[in-house]
Amino acid sequence: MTGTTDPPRARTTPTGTTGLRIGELARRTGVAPRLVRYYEQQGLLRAGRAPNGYRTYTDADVERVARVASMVRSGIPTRLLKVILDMEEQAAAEAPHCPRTVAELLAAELSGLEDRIACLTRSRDTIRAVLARTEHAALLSEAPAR
Amino acid sequence: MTGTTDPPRARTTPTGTTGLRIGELARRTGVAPRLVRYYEQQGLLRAGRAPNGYRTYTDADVERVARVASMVRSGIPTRLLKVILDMEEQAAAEAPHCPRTVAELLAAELSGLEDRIACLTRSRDTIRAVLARTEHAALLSEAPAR
DNA sequence: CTAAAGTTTGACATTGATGTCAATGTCAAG
DNA sequence: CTTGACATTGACATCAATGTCAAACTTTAG
Repeated sequence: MTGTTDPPRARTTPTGTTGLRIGELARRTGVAPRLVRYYEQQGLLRAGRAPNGYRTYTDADVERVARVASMVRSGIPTRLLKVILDMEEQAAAEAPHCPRTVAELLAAELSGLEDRIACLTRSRDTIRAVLARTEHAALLSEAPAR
Repeated sequence: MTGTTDPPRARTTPTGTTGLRIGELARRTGVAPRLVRYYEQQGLLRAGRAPNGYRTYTDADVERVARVASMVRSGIPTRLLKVILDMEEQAAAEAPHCPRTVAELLAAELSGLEDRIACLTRSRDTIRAVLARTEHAALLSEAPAR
């Protein structure tokens, strides 16, 4: 394993856009390439394509991927996730066009979200408390006390 | 569907304990009986047994079941979940005995929890904002503005 | 006693999220 | 050109969470 060939270099386009490829994206987000493709297949992401067929990503995509991964891990079903992300884009644009059915679906999920947040928060506090009480308080270095 | 037979009645024991059976529990928590058994099998729950073999639950179990279900839906892996619940009990008792390895595992999960909470919160806000902006603001009746 | 509803255990199917493998193409270094 | 790292697509495997079904027992209504 003597690293002879340098890891792939992000190719800086003349416009200054840093076109990442999937490997770089994976490294930056901690999300396996396999999953990135999966999320794209599920309609949660879109990726540009280099002339050779490679997927290309922007810095903005890095954030999006991280967010998608985090939400998936939080148990948000991919369908809902897609709707949410689409909404954020539309909201950023301007036209809050939102059919009744979708609105109801969202309203229903809203309380579910509240529950999850509450549960996670409680669990977080539990973990913090336990770590703080044991001799492993040092491990609390990260995650500021809020 | 002419309901002739009454739904099972919780049998009040001489001690005043309300011994629920799995069906009642399911109705109160919204968690399918199948899942309650599953969670028990996974070591996330314990249930008393009536002389006839039926599982019996206390009011405290109702809360616990609801919490377990919510956390599972939030993407907490069952192994971690078990650890957390056990910790809460021990913490309630007194002896915060916590081997190093477990502590590290928890510390690692802690930041993950922070992330999830942040993501969910953001999503919640997004949904609220969208609902509020559309004509479906009425659906916001539940979920207080915090 | 009988029927209906509830419960038990256990087996099997499914769905979603991921891991893994395979065959092939691209690209940069030597 | 050859090699090695990375990418692509697609098939297959795995794991957790749930749904579904079946056979047998319990309880309660009539």
